[in-house]
Amino acid sequence: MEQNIVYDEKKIEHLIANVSEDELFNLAELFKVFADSTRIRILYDLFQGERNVTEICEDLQMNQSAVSHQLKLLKSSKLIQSKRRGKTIIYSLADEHVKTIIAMGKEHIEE
Amino acid sequence: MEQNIVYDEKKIEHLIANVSEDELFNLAELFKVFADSTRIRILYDLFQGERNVTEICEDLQMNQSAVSHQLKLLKSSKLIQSKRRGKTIIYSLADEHVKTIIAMGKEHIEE
DNA sequence: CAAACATATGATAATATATTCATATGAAAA
DNA sequence: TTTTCATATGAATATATTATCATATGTTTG
Repeated sequence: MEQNIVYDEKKIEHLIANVSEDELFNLAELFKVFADSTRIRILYDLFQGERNVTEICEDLQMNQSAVSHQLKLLKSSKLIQSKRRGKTIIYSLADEHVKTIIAMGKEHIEE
Repeated sequence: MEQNIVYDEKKIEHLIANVSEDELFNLAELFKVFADSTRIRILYDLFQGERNVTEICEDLQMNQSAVSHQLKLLKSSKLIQSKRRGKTIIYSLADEHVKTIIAMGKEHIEE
C-alpha cells in the first residue's frame, strides 16, 4: 500500500542542488508548520490513524477551538486532508513526507 | 568521506514509533530552527562550504548583527559548528541530517 | 600599546503567532 | 422545524521572535 521510499546520499545531493531564494523562503514556510508542539502532536496523533476533531482534542487534552485553528493551518499546508462523515470531520495525513521529515528530526535530536 | 545514509520505509516507521511528549516538544523546537528564511539561507550557504561571518553577510546581503544572532541560534541547536582562524570565525555544517531534512522539505514543496 | 578589524551581544521596537472566548455554520435527530 | 451536536471562525490578548542599533570583546597589526 505504501511505495518504498529510499533516500540515499545521491538523491539528497540532487534535491538540494540549485535551490532558489524563493524555494528557500517556501522551505522556511513549510518548516514553520512543524515548528509548533500542538501541530506536531496533531500530526503524531494522525500517524496512528484517522481522527475526528473531538478525538484529537481528547488525545491532546486541548480545547476544540485551538485544535481547529491548527487543523486549518495544517490543511492549508497540504500536510493533512479531511472528509466529512455526517456531523463529524475526519482528518488524516496527506502524504508520507510528513513521517519522513519528522523521522529525520527525531534522528537528529537523538544524538 | 560521507557515509551512505539510506532511509527506507522500515527505518522511518521505526524512528517514529513511540515518540514521547517530551520528544515531540523537542522536535518542534528543532523545526523552529529551520522555520526562518534567514537561517535556512545561512544553512544553504554553508552547503557550499565553510564561510566566515563576513562572507555569509555578503552572500545573504544582510547586516552583521542579524547574521551573528542567527548563527548563535544555529550553533546552540548543534546544526553548525565554528572554529577561529585569526580574527575570523569560520562556520560549517555540523552534520548531514541538516541536508536530509531540507531535502525532504524540498521534495514536499515540489509537489 | 593604540588603532583597526572581525565578531558577539544586550536592549529595544516591530512583527508574527497561539490560545481563548464568543459566536457562526452545518448536519442530524427529536 | 426547533434543538442538539460537531466543527469552524473572527477578534482580542498574551507571548515569542526578528532585525536594528549601540556597544563590547577579542585578535592582529603598525
